[in-house]
Amino acid sequence: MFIRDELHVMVATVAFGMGIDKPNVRCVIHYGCPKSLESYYQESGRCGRDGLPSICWLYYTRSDFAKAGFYCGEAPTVNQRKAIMESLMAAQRYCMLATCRRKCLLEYFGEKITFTNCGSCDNCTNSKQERDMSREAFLLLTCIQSCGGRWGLNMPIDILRGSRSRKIVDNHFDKLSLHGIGKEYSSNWWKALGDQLITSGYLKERHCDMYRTISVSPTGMNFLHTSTSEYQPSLVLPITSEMVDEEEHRDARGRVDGDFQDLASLECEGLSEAEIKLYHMLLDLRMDLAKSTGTAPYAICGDQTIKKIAKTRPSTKARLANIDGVSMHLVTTYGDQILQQISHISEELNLSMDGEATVQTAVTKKVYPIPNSQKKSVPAKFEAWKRWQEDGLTFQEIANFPGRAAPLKEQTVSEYILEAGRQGYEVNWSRFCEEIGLTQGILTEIQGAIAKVGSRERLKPIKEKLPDHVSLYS
Amino acid sequence: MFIRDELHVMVATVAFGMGIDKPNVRCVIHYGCPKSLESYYQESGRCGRDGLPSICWLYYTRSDFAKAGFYCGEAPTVNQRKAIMESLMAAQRYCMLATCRRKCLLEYFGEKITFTNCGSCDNCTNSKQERDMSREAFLLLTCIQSCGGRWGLNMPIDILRGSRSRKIVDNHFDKLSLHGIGKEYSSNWWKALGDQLITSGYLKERHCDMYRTISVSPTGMNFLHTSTSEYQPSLVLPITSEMVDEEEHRDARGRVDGDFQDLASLECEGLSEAEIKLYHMLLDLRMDLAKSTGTAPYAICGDQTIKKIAKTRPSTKARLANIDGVSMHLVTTYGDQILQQISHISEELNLSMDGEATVQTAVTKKVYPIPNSQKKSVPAKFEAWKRWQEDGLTFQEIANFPGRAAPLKEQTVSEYILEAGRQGYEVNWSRFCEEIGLTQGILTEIQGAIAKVGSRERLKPIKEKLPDHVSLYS
DNA sequence: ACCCTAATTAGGGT
DNA sequence: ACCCTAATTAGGGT
Repeated sequence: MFIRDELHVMVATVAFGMGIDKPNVRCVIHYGCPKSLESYYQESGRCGRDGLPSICWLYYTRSDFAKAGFYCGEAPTVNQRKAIMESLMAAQRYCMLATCRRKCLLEYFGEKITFTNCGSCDNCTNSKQERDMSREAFLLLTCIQSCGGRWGLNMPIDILRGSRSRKIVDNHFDKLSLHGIGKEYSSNWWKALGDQLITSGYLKERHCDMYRTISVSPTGMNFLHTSTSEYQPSLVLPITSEMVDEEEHRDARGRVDGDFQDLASLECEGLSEAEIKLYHMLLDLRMDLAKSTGTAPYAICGDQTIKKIAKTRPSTKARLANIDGVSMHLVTTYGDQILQQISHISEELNLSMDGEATVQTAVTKKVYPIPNSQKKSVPAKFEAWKRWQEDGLTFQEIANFPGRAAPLKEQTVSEYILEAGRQGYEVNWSRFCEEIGLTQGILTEIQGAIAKVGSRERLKPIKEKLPDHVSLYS
Repeated sequence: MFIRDELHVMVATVAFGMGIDKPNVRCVIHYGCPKSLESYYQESGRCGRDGLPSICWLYYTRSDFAKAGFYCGEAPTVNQRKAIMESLMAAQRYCMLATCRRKCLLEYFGEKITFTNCGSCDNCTNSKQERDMSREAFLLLTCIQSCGGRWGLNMPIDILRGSRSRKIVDNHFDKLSLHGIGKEYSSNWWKALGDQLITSGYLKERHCDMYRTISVSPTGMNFLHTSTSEYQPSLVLPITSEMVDEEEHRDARGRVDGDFQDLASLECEGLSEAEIKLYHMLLDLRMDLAKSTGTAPYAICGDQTIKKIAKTRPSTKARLANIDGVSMHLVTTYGDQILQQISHISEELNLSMDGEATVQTAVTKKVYPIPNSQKKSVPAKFEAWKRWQEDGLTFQEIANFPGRAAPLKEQTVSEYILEAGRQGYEVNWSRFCEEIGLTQGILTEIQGAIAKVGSRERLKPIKEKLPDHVSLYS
């Protein structure tokens, strides 16, 4: 019936689907990590035989991978088990792949491929972002080394996240200086990083029986040897969708504190008496600015933002722009006047400038006195910033600047500049806006995007479509 | 700037957004449960003042609700606290509302409303499904009664789900006959049901300090008095999106067992020797049928399905159709021949008919010997089935049949028939297909839907778009 | 006595 | 020694 086009959807186990040869299949869906790339290739190859556009989905979970050990146990000989394991690992790597899928698949089957982008698989289409993860990689590699290299990924990750579970305490791993240093990422985030480090050869996994142990590879050791806790050579890795999910999830969790805010008094939020005075002066300034430009005060910026400004007391535009809720617009239009007022009043009230922007309310956050947590710009970033701000190069020119193994993405360059700016380096913001193409037209698009997103999808997709510096409050 | 249309998106805390009066705001997003319907009405009323189509999103989490107690503690007098709590509860109810939002809001502000559907809010647009939850409600209400009525929702739910946490063991609640009887639903599913029972007046919540206790209301007691563990009067409730999420989540979790299936041998899957014989006979039959009709064997139905048929050995078309993976098509086209073969071979092999369709592999599932777990059709269902199958009424006629407090939804009626069929009642399937409008055209649409769904959304949306009787395998 | 989330432990696959 | 998920406990809000 399916072959005769009398049925339009066919749902089948892999086992009996073999041998279908229908030219006009438009879509194949795999639910679960395949057992080998051979089978995957054969099965997904069933769609689009007529040459028309077709699509192939592959859904998988981490738990799909965990069954590898068992699956191997079934085979009678050692060599068979090895072969099965290799097939499974290839399929796993394919699932987690961040580069062109077509290239990966064809190369797996021995074809010589010259392109790097097929232009139509998900990884080519979505143009995955990347970021310098040298610090995070350094922490994970160091931690794996520190606990002897005979554990899986979970143990070092739990250590980094500061767990005090029995296993960790029994092994005295809670005494390591690394213990708790990686709290800011979830364990799934670290797992995703671990996977990327395996893929890129910094980590090595060893399977015996159903157990997997992880150790630092020679490449990884080399990275560690050229690193100190203060400085690591840049290590740019793709940001996988798992990492994105985890990071956004964290944002969502952070929100709750801000709720019901209007009930709490200013003292409760940790503003000192002097800071409250400054806050009210800034409210007055906002009012004046609003009057003189004929806009509403709350259109200049929110009370929350002014509170944060009063707490931080930035001395430069870059530091001002770094504050949550401060828009580029605010900085360029009123920046000078605001900064002047801050320095003036701070002097009067004997308040120091450029304080830590403490995170919301009066919650005292434990700060771990570990070197390198307030990391300076790594060379790659600094270089990019220097070339852009001082030498006047474009993002594109910097991205393709000779002397790098692989060219950077332009987006990565622009993020470097942004981060440099956040860290207090001088940045020509109007040139920056121009170069990232932040125009009225784009803002309109964002509005459209918001209207289009469906209710069941919650906020994540909206945040994805908004530029980084826009935050959503209650 | 926002007012002058120089900014297109404005993000603000509730506190300082008051008083904006811009006619052409197209979209307002609330992130978090509002603190009162008054403020919500005012804030959401800021969009669409020019009368053009506008949209208002409201995002909330359960944890938004939990802060109510604290929020109240802040107010100085008892009456103020009462007032605040009432406002909060109204806003909570609005969040969880399953009926028309416009009606709810306008009635809250004292307007007399005659319509039941505004036709444009989410609840009116999505036409929420409903289902008879009498058994589940009976269990929850009984459990709340059994543990004395001075707890919150979590305690009775943990009891139903069979938890052996300290609190439960200390109170000897693990000795209750209800303990563990509600395992098949997640705790969030039960919480959603609890919320619905509060809304519909079967449960009563009492707040003192920051604690909330739940007890059975007079309406609820009445329901219990007219019920036995064998029989409860029908109680149709909306299926909230939280319930849907939970039920689908459960499906996803159930999947894993089926993976790597082709490795496991048939014995491992719990087929007896005789059943394996029957299985092979049915494979032969499938081959014969395929040859005689010129189709491929695997196009008739999958091996997995045949295994299930061999295990269950249905005696009627309804029971056959009830088996996972058996399509309407299969039943109507080959049903007679298959049933004949089953009864013939079963007799030969001395196999009983109409067995339990045990759930996958050899895992022995603990079965709780509690009455009513294999519930018979409740009157509402039976009546609907009788009117449809024997009296020949249409879904619509049955839905609006006089004598009910509120008319049923047609979909509910069709689900009753379907369930009756699953339980072995005779159902005229071709008339059924016709009346639910299951045509080739719809199948085409389903295919389209699959192609359109985005990769990040995983399987849920696909399943939403597929009819109930289609399942996805690995 | 509430609730929710995140951390920890238990259990099962294998 | 692995891993993952679900159950339980701890902690914090309040």
